[in-house]
Amino acid sequence: MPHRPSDLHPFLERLLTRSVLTAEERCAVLDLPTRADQVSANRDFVHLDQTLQHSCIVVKGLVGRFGQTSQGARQITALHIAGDAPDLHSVVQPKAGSALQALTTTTIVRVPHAALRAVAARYPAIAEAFWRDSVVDAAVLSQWVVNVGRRDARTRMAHLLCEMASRFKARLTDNRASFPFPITQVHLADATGLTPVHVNRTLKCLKELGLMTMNRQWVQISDWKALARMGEFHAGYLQIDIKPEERLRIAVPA
Amino acid sequence: MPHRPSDLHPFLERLLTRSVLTAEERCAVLDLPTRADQVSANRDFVHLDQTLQHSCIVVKGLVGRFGQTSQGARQITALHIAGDAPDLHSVVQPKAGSALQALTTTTIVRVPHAALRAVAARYPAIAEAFWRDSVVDAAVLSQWVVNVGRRDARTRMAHLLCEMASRFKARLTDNRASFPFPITQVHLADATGLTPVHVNRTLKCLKELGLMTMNRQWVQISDWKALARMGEFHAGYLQIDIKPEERLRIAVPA
DNA sequence: CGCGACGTTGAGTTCGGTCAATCAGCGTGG
DNA sequence: CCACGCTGATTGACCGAACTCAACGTCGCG
Repeated sequence: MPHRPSDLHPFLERLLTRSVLTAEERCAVLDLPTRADQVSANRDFVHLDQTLQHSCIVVKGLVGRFGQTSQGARQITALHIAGDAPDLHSVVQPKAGSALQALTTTTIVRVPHAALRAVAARYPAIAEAFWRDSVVDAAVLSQWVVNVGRRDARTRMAHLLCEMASRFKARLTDNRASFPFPITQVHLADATGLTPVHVNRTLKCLKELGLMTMNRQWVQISDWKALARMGEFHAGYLQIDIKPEERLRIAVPA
Repeated sequence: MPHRPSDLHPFLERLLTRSVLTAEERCAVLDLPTRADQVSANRDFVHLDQTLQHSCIVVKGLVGRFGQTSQGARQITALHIAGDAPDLHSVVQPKAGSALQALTTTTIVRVPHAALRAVAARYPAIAEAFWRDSVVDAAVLSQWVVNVGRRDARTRMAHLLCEMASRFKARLTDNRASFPFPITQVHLADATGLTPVHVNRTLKCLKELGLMTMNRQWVQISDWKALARMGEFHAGYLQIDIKPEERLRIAVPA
C-alpha cells in the first residue's frame, strides 16, 4: 500500500524500529491530521502546566525539555530530534510537567489528541507502540540521572555526545563519525548540569585528547571507541538497532 | 461487586488515583495471578539486561532502581514503595535497562506478563492506565534529573524528602508530618548523587534548621512549609491528589 | 562598521569529595 | 550476661573538580 510523502514518516520510522505495525496501521499513523508550525530558537512552544490538546512531533531541528529551579537555573531533561514526539505522553496526561523549547529554528507538526486517541483506540498495536515509546524515553531519562548524578564532566559530555550520535544514526566508518548537532555551549551546559564555562573547558579537553571536535552546527567524532569508553556509553538502552525479529508485538492484528 | 482482600489492592488504588476504571475492570486487576516473594535487603531481584517474563509489584518495603558507572559508583534513579510497579514497563519492553534492588526486607508479588497483556488487551482502559502510570514515573524521573543536575545538597535532600512524604501520603497536621522511610544514608547518597559523608552533614544541617529529623526507620518533618520551600518542592508532578472529576479516561467501557 | 550572541581564557573561590578515625546500635554465640 | 563483630552514623582535616567573575576574542548580520 503506497503512501504519499508525509511529515510523519520519520515518526513512523521511529515507531517501527521498536514496534511491529501492519500496513493498515502504518497508514493510519501517516494519515494522522497535522498542522505544521515553525518555532524560532529559544522560544517555548509548550509551557509548564499548560493543558494540551495536541501532541507535537519534531520534523526538523532540535527541541529541549526544560526543568527549572526557583533560582532560575535551567536543566534540560531531554533532547528531541527529528522524528521524536516530545510530548506524546500528553495524550494520557495532558497537563505539561515541563516546558518544551526549540534550541534552533525548528519545525514541528501538531497532532490533535482526539486523532491520536482515536487511532490508539481503533488499533491496539498503535497504543502499544505509543506506550513503548514512552517507556524508551523513560529509559533514556534514567540514564541521564546516572550521567548527571555520578559522572564527572568529561564522562558526562562524552556520554551525551555518544547518545546523540547514536540517535542521529551517525554513520560509523573507520572509527569516525559525524552528525549535525546545532546546539550552543550554554544549552550543552543545561543538558549536562555543568556551567557554560566548564563545558567549554571540557570540550577543549576532549578535543586535545583527539576524541572529537565541535562547532555550532556539527560534531566530528574522530575516535568513536575512545569516546564511548570515556563516556561509559553502551547503546543498549536506546533500543536502536533492534533486530526485526526481536521487536515485540502484543496486540493481535484486527 | 465486593472482592476479597488482595496484595494488589494498593496497586489498584494507585491506578485509580489517576485513571478511571469500571467495577469490572477493577476486578480484572485484582484477579491478576500473583506469586508472592520475599526479598532481603540489598539483594538485586531484577538484573541488568535480564529478559523478564513477569512484572513485580511492591507490597511492603522499599525498592530502588539502580544504574551504575563503570567505576562502580551506583546511582538510584527511582525509589518505589508499596503499591508501585517498578517494572510495569517490562510488559512492552522486557529487557531490563536497570537493576532493581530491595533496600530493606521487602515483599513483592510477581505477575506474569501474559496475564498483564491479556488484561490490557481485553480492557483498553487498563492498558491506558498502565501507560499513564509509565508516564507519571517518567515525570518523576525528569524531576530527578533537575534535582541532581541543578540543585545543591540541601535543596536536593529536602526535595527528595518532600517527594517521599507526598508519595507516602504522610498526614500533614499543624505543618508537621512523619512517615516510615527505612533507608540508610548510603542509599540516600545513591539517590541524591552525593557521598554518604555529605548526606550525613546535609541531614545534620536540615535538623539544625529545625526542618526535620530522621532515623533509620522514620522521618519526622517538623516544618513542612520550610522544608518544601528549601526543596523547591511543588507536588504537581506527582499527579497525586487529582480530583476525581479531573481524572482522564479515553477508552470507552466495553 | 558596530552590535549582539557565542566562544575562550585566566584567577580565585567553594562546595562537596576523600580519607580516616571514632561512635552507636544490635544480633550472636560463648 | 557480656564480649565480639558487623553495619551504619558521625566527625575532622584536607583536597580538588567545578563554579564564579570578569575580560577578551570571534563571527555573523543588519
